[in-house]
Amino acid sequence: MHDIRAIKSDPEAFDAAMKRRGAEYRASDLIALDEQRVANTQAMNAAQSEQKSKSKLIGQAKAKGDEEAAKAVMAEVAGLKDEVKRLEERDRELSAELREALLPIPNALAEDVPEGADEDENAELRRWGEPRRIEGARDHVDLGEALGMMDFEAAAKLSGSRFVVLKSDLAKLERALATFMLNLHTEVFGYEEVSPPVLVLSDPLVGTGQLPKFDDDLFRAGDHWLSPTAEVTLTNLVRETILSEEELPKRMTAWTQCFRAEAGSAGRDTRGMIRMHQFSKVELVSVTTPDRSDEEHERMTGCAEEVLKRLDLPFRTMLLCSGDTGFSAAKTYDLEVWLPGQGKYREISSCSNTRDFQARRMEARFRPQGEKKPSYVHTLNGSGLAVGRTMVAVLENYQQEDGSIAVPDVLKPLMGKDRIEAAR
RNA sequence: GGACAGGUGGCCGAGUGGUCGAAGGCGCUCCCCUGCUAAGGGAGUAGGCGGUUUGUCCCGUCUCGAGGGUUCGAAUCCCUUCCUGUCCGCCA
Repeated sequence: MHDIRAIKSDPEAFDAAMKRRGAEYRASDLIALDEQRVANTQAMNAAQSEQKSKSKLIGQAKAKGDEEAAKAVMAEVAGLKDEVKRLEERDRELSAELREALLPIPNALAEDVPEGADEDENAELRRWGEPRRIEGARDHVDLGEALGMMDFEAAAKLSGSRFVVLKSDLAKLERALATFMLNLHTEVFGYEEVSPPVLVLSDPLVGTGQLPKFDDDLFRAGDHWLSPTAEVTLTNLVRETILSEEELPKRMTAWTQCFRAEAGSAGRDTRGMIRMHQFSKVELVSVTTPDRSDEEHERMTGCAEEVLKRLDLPFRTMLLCSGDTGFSAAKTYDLEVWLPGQGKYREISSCSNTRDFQARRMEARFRPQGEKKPSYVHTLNGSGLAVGRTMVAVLENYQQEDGSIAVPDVLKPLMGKDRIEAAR
C-alpha cells in the first residue's frame, strides 16, 4: 500500500510510478480524497475538544455540589452530541474510503527494473550449468507414468484436473527434496523453520496483497481461504507488531501445500505437473530494515540458486521487466530451470522484494535504534524452491535411457538408493 | 457443540460512571550516590490521526480485544462479536 503522505508530497513521482506499471491511478484523485478526510478530522477534533472540556466542567461543578451550574453546562453541551457523532461517522467513512482506494494500487517498481511488456522482455542476468541435450528426451509425464509412480487419472477421479497422485519412490522423492531444501535453508543459511496453517482468514491475504484484487486466484473454504503460498502466513507473522531492530533480519522458511485456482490459465500447461491446483513448496521469507532489503534480496536469491546448484540442475536467473513484475513486488528475480523434456527454461522460483508495500498493509514495523517513532519493515519472499517443479526438473534432467532416474548425489542419503526404477 | 471465567500500557496488575491514557510493581533508558558487587535516590518510558515545526519541541483528538448502544461524561453499565483459559462432549 502506498503512503498517502508520500503521494501528497510528490504527486509527480506517484504518477510516474503508475505510468511504468501501466496503471490508471492518479495522485490528484487520492489527494482530493485525503483532503476531505483531513478537513473532516480537524472539524471532528474541534468538536470533540469542546465536548470534552465542557463535560469536565460538569464533573467539577457536581463535585462542588453546584447542581445549578452543572445543569447549565449540560444544556449547553447537549447539542454537540449529534455533531460529534456525525463527524466521527464521517471520519470512519473517509478513512475506509481512502484505504479502499489505496489497496488495489500496485507497488512502485524499483529503479533498476527494466521496461517491458511481458515475460519476453525479462532480462537474463546469469546462467549456471550446461543445458543437457538428451537424445530422445522424454518429459516427466512419460517418465513418471512409465515408472508407475505418477498418476493423473487417479488424481482426476479424486479431485478433477490439475492434480496428481505420486506413489512409491516419487512420493518419497517429493519428501526428500523438501527435506533437503529445508535442511539447507535452516542449517546453512540460518532460516527458522516454521509449520504454519494453510487455511487463512482474509486479513493476512490483504496484508500480502492477494486480496482484495485477486480473489479469483484463490480457493475458498467457508470463512477461510486456502493459502496460495506460505508467503502469506510467514510474512503475516509480523503483522501488527513492532519489532526491535536487533530482531532483524528475521528469516523464516516453511514447507507447505499451496492451493491456486488458476482461473486465468485455462489451457496452459495442461499436461503434467507444472501447473497444479495443489502443490508443495518450500518458501523463504525475510523481514529486514529498509536499508538492508536490497542486499537481503540478493542473498535470498542466492539461497534459492544454491538449491539448484547442489542438485546440479542447470538454470538461469532473470530480472523481471516492468510488465511481468507482480502486484506487490518492487523487484523480482525468477530462477528458471532447464527442462530437457520441453527443451526450455521454466520458472522454478520467484524471489521478490516488496519493500514496505506489504508492511504498510500489515502494519508491520520496527523501532530504529535511537528513534522514537517506529518505521515500516521491508518484507521479501522467495521460493526455495517449488518442490513439484523441482521434481519435474530432476526427472527430466536425470533420466536414463532405460527410463530409470538417477538420484542426485545430495538426495541419495534421503532416498536410500541411487536410482529410481520401475518395480519389476 | 455445552457450561463457567477472563481479555487493561513491553510484562504483571489495580481500577464498577466524573478531571483515568489509566495506581502500584517489574523490565528498560538517563542522572545522582557508591572502593568492587549488591543496594539506594531522582527523572523518563505506548500507538494512531491531525496541526505546528522541520527547533522532533509543543498542541488537539482517538485508542483499556473489536464494533455498536445508554449518558452531559464510559476502562467502568447494556448489546453484539472475536479471542484466550478451565471443565464436559468429540476427535487426529
